[in-house]
Amino acid sequence: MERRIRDFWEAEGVYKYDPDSGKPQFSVDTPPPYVSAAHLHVGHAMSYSQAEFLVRYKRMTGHEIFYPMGFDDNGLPTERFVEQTHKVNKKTISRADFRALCMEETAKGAVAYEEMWRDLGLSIDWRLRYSTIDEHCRRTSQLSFIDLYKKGEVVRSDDPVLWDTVYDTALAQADLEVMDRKGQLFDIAFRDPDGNDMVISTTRPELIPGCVALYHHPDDERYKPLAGKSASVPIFDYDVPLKTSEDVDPEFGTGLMMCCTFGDGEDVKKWRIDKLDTRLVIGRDGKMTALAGKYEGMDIGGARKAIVQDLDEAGFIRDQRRVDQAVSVGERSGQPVEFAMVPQWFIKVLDKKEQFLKRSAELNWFPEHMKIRLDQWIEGLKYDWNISRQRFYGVPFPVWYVQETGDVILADEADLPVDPTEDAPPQWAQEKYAGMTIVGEPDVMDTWMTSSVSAQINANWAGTQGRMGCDFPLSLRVQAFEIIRTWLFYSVVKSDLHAATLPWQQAMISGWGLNEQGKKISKRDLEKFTDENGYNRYDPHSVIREYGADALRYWAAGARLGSDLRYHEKDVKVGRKLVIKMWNVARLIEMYLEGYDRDAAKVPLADRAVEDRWVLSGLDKLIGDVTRGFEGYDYAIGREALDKYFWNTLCDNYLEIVKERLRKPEVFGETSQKAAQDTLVEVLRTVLALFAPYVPFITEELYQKFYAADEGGASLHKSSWPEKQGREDAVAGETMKSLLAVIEAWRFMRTRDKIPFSTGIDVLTVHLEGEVAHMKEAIEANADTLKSALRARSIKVDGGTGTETNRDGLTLSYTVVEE
RNA sequence: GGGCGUAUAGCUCAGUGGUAGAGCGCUACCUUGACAUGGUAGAAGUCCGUAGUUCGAUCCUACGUACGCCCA
Repeated sequence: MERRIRDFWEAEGVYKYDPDSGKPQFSVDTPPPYVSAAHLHVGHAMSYSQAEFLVRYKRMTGHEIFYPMGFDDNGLPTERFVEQTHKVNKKTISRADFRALCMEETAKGAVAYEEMWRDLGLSIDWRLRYSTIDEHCRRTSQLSFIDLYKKGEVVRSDDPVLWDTVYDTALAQADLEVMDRKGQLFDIAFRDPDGNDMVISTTRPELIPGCVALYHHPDDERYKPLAGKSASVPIFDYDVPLKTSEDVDPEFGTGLMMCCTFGDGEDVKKWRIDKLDTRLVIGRDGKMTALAGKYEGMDIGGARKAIVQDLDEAGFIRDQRRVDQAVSVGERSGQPVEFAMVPQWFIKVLDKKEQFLKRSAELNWFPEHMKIRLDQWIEGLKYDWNISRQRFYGVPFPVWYVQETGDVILADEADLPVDPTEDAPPQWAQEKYAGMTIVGEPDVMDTWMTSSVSAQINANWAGTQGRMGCDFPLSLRVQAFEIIRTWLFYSVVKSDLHAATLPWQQAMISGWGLNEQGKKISKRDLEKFTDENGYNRYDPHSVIREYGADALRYWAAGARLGSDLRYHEKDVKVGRKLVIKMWNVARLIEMYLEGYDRDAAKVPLADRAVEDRWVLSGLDKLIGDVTRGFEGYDYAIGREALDKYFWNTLCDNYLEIVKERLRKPEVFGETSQKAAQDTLVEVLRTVLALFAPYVPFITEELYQKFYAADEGGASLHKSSWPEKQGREDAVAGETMKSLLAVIEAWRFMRTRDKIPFSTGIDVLTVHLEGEVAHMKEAIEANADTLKSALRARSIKVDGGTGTETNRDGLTLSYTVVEE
């Protein structure tokens, strides 16, 4: 069924973006997932579904939808995937071959992804698809660089940069993660000029040969007498100055701090402020440099051990103890980062914290509390954004250097995209620097350089020929919370610098789908739990094959926006149950619609039975609830309200009550039958529309079956969102409360007395006294409702108490129809 | 150490300043002319703890505890 509906949508072009429709535009900046579809799990299906509920809602509320899909194909994850899959690394393979392999895996991944999203029923216009490595994105990305260069916001500098020794590349602050671990803290003695101990505490004794200064707090009386003096570095025997800094905590250890180039961001700061010496003792490869003397060539761990041993033997170690430490590691390599000094391109962000915070405040956050994550990230920024990566697969910098002069040559915008390692510089530059050596920049840009302009890519800011673009800024950004500091932050930076605006009006932040243990679903889960038939409960393809995309989507709608949701296969089964139930409800209605004339005038509301008015009243309220939910970017509210209405109000009660009316016009009258039919037709139509964003397949199927021909509408998903019809009816609600109490009492007794469903009641007497006396009028005035609901021939109301007592204080007595 | 979030039935989660909710699971019954991938009924909770505000707190406030995430 889903396959057929999917083909139908595609044949009809239901989700195609039409720039000329004249409708208000709703554009979505969706997260580009990266390569290798092998890691795809139901958590991904969840977050993409959640965004898509909104898209479908917006489409039905009359918006022209711009819903693209991107693929994040450049960057370290892709490279690493290729390195692992093909057992190569960038040192053993040529740049061109490596890029070719990346492109190949990228293409494979994209096919798998696209198939996945189509299966899931995402209403994407696939013509708007982009890949972050394609020509349009390279052009946009390079244009972004050139624009920022011209504005003076991107600069080349050889400041210390965060360095990943495993992947041999620079990193940005956002590429770091914190790893908590146990470390060894050593108290190590330096010597003042008089030969007295000056003890510092460090977890990194291997950096001692890189020590360039000792620091203490300016008010620390212990060290004031030593001001301006120097200290001697143990084993390495050279002198470093003694300096002061407000940042030193006098309470920590001895109040003396060693500053090396470079142990951490603090060292970098002091190095810059106090113009300290530079002694890089750890190389880009993670090995000790010549400055480390006899330790040269050792890896960090080995050098630490050797240096500690030598310090100990020479009597410089005063104490050592285990401590908890937080180490910055590369997000991809998981290894502690070091520092290196290599000329890199930086985007200046540190001087703009205030203006980014202002942008954060301008953005509409859903849920609201996600804003603080961005604010805190901005406040904690320590480095400008290094956008250079010493990798192969990425967007090249549109830049050449003149060796003789050091001049920077920028590509002409008309030539973009360029690859300076292959393409010649612009003609004017060749003429100007004739006879000199011009070298293309070999580094590639940080992958976020491209991802951060996804809004501009979608809006076709670069003006690529033949590409459709939406308005800028876009309406909505959708993403998970863990990339607020990267994707969201960098996007805000880019739009602020390029256009002095936000990239979108709203940001909707989703949570994660977790496994049963509440942990992130891992690749291991995907491998470990695959059975002999290839079925895996975490694999979206498996789940969709087994239960259908609607069922999986239904599960995804169970999490409040922004919260994580544990995945249990049984919850998908509940979704499957709903789909089947809808199918059966439709079948039932179809059955009772035999001979129904859709064009005939509807029975006026006032002439319909109380249950008709009640179910329509509930429908109006439901429309309000679901709509309110979506307006607040919360789909979970709507699903819950729909569930309740559909199962409880419609299936359990209304349908059960009206069956007899529909079946026996000779008893209840033809108007009564027609009224029930009118009501059912409308209720089903509205319920289908309200459920459409969540379970698009089954709702479309039923719409096509029952309504499409009549309405001349192509697709339910292009039809309009239901609006309240002013049918809310408190009186009917009150009356139905009484009637339902009788019905429930009867169900209770029927179960207790083991009366088969098929057995009708001859006479049912409701005994009313005390608190329930007020029900008399409701019951007498709506006897037909009860007759139909209970299959009773007659209903009587009596005072006193019957013999049969229900817990609600309502008492019934009855005689059954003898067969 | 700082911040954010979460804590409600066996499980996954809604919710409300006034008697506590759903689905799943469990128990019993029912093969009824939509549905056994079903239906009906039932059992099941110290709403994390303590103190405060209030006529009344699961909800508001403060403090604490546990867990998750982010940042040092």
